[in-house]
Amino acid sequence: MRPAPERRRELLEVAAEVFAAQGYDATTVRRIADAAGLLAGSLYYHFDSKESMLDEILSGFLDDLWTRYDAVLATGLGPRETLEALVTASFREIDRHRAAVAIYQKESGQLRDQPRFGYLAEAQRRLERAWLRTLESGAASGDFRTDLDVRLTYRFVRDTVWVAASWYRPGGRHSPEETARQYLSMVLDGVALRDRHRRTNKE
Amino acid sequence: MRPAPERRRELLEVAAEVFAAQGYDATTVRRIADAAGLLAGSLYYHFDSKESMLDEILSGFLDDLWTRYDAVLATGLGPRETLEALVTASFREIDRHRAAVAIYQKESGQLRDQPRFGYLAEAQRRLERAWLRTLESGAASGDFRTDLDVRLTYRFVRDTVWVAASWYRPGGRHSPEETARQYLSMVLDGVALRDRHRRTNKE
Amino acid sequence: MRPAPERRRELLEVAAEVFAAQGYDATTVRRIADAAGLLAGSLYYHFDSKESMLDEILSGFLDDLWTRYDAVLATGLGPRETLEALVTASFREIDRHRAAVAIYQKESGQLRDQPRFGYLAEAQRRLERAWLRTLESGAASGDFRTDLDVRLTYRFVRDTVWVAASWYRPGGRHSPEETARQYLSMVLDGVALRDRHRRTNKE
Amino acid sequence: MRPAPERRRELLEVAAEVFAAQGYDATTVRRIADAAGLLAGSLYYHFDSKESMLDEILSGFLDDLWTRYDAVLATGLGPRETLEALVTASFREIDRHRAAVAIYQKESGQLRDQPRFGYLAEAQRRLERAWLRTLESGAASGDFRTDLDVRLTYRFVRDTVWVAASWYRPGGRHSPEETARQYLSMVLDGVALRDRHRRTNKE
DNA sequence: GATGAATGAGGATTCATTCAT
DNA sequence: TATGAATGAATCCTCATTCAT
Repeated sequence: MRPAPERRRELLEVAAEVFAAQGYDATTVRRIADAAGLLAGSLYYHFDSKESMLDEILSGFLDDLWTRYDAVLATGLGPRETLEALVTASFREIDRHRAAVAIYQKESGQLRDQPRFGYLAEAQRRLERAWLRTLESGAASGDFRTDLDVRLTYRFVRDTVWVAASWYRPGGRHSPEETARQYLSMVLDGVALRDRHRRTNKE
Repeated sequence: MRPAPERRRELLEVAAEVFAAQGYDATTVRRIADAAGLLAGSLYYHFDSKESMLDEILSGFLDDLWTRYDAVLATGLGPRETLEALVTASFREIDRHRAAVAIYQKESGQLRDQPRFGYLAEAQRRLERAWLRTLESGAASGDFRTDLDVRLTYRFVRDTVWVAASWYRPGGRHSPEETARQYLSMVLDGVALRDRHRRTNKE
Repeated sequence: MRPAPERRRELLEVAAEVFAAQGYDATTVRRIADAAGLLAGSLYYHFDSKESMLDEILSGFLDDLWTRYDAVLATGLGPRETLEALVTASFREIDRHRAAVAIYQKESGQLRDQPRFGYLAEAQRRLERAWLRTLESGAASGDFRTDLDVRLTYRFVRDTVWVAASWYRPGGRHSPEETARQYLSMVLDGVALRDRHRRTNKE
Repeated sequence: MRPAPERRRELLEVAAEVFAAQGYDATTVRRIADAAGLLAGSLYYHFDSKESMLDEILSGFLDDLWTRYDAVLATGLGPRETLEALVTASFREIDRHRAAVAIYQKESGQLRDQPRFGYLAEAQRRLERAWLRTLESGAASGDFRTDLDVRLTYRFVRDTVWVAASWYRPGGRHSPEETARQYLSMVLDGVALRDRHRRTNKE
């Protein structure tokens, strides 16, 4: 009794958009149904519950994300290149799954504790491990500064990237790659102009 | 209601903590009351509504924030020093009003549109103006890089700072000033180590 | 513990006014307290409950009314004079207890069934008996028409009088006696102009 | 909500009955639901709120009333015939909408001031205008007495008619037309018997 | 696949009332 | 006498969910 997976995908897209805009709790099933052009009760032909829609949206996003991240991490790039590749992958993900990312950002804190969403905590731990490893090996290799608290740096990079989902608009002025490039430039080199030397190089 | 604004403050602090932890919508009035040690109905002796508690929490935080920001902006510091002072002020604010800041971050997007919370949109505009001016004059003065989209830089700095409220713990390892210092170091100089070697690779 | 009966009377007057204006159910104890210039809880020093205020207002009015009615009925007037005297007494009562009368009109229907307000049903029965007796003996004596359903006539006269409480303003253009005179004139002689003969008599 | 306005009508009828019996404020939504045989929450599938049920009941009644009144007023009858027709129409309306009329009588005073029920005040003004015009032209034409305050007469007739809703029982001893006839007889000619004897006494 | 109608478990809010001070 | 703070029951309303058609 799960035919027409395209319909499900359509509906999930609508739901994700509404969840992202209004917040999960503040979103009523009826609003989703309105936006999708059917009645609230009819959604239950496609989904078990409001929660299962959320579940599907979030796990779909995380599956995609891990596919990309794992690909990057499997390549065996150096720390700096890894960081650049991960950030770029993240912005591509934001471009594809903007709504899901926004939901993840806003809700995962409260969701994490529910058994059903335990995979969110799990994902967070894996993400942290991957990033920390990258940053630490970068510090060891001389790619990254060593005078910074690695955990703080991790949070800095992480937040910097994901918060973008709250304002990024797919199809806007900058492509995900271009946005990634600018972000990386800030994260890696800072916003301050350092010295004549650097200026000269740039020009 | 003259002689006991302390009670209100106590209750608001409890409410802010719960709102921050569970999200405004997911928080029931009963949970706040439980946490404060009275019955749900009794809260209405002190406050008009759940919404008015939220209102008071947010506007109290913003008032405080503007007091600090205005003090900084009135000093007439140079762009870089202004940026440093604003960031430090922000972390101090996070230290004092952690819960309020977390709520602001999570909810202001949806709240902005309600007439009652119009001041949130207003505050955001004022903040953006203040930051943009600082960044632009820093670019003109040679303090900051000129090859970055100022708007992007603004968001980068803004998000970077405020998101900290979601993990910052007052009384933790780092004081707000110390946290600010590290953050500024990252924002201004980047996380990459600058040596001849890396530069060469880039070119 | 029932000192200062003047204070009670003051408060009851305020309460009656508010009950009459807003309806008993829609009136909150707090509104009465506001109007009287004290706090809601303080009313409970003077009265047992909101209901007991209502009780006191209504029974006070009915006691007064019966005093007047009994005086009229004891005089042994003829039916027409009795009717005139009762109507006049009623308008005097409206003049004195406007609020109480309005409350009585609006609420007694629902109150009647509660044991505490059983005296309202009782009073209604006594009133009906007194009026019916008067109307019937008037019909027998040739004072009143005999082609009308007495019960209908009773309701007609009764409603005609008491409904006035909803718009009558003490101290207005007409004195209670003047108002009574006009009402009586309508009730007894009708609003239609009958014939030349009558016209002549009047002039 | 297209295919089942009958359900709405059923429910409104039940609600009107309960409102009339208990008073609007004293009526709980649960009581209406009980009387209608469903759960309280289910009423909200059909109506926005308790208030909107009241609204629909009252405006439905007034629409009907104006249809009848306008038909009468458009006919161009003489003042006395107009008055008779209006009164008869009113009793027919009471027969059809007894509950609504009772509610209107009891609650419109407090409702009038709320913006949502502004049409009640409006209706009252229109009613007053229609009646006053009729009474005045009747006084001018010699149909009605000229020694009475027209406003008082208006109130007399109005109250006399509408208060009947509080005791009238559809399907009772008298048809609406019969009740109207008797009422008109009293209003127009009075309850006193006019003979030489009484007249002499008076003079 | 979808509708229309209902369920039932809350949730915010109101309010009469109490009571220590 | 009055206040300030609280209680607790009741009320209106919302909303995810169900199910016969």
